[in-house]
Amino acid sequence: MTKDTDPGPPPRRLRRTELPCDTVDLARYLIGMALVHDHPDGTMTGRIVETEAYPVGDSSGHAFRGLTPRNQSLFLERGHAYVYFIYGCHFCFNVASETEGAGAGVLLRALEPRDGVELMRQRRGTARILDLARGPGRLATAMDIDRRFDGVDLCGDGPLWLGALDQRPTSIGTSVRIGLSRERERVRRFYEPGNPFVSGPKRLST
DNA sequence: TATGAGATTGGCT
DNA sequence: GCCAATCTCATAG
Repeated sequence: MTKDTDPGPPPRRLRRTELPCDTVDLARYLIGMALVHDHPDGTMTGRIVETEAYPVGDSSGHAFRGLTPRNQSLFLERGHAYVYFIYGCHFCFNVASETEGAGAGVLLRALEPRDGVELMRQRRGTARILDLARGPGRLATAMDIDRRFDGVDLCGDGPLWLGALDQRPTSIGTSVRIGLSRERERVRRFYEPGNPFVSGPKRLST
């Protein structure tokens, strides 16, 4: 049994009214916040260090062409989960970000593991803490998130929730989003500069 | 109805 | 660096 990193003070559940109503604002706001999974095997907590915004009208967003069975959770009120399956093998976790019916979200791309690190290790099958939740597919695997959680309220009293931590980022880096062909020039990726748990480029622009 | 690309990752050359 | 994994849905025919 390897000792977990010190998780610090426990996070406080975020209320929906605390979440910014704008998608880009929410993507920035979530940097430094916590994602918590009260799992039957034990609680897992990660500090959010990288996000991407997919606002209304963005042609690279899954909601752009209207509501489908797959993307309907993006049209829920801000603070609900949207989980989708990609490339036939990975899940990606998003937070719906606007008013009901709008269709927009924030993709969580990387976490700094804080609590339940051993559980994440077992689930991911790797010893490297740096690789546990660096990248959207890895994040979902580490936190045991799949379509079970599509549409759940992250601001309710369920097992998966968003929390506030004491440690706020001193600055927030920005860049273009990763892996897109449409709207590739948009600067809608946000991260904590210098944090080793961030995936991909860490200083394209700030 | 068929086909290809996609907000990715891990394993192999 | 390349490629397979194989779900969802937009686009083409």
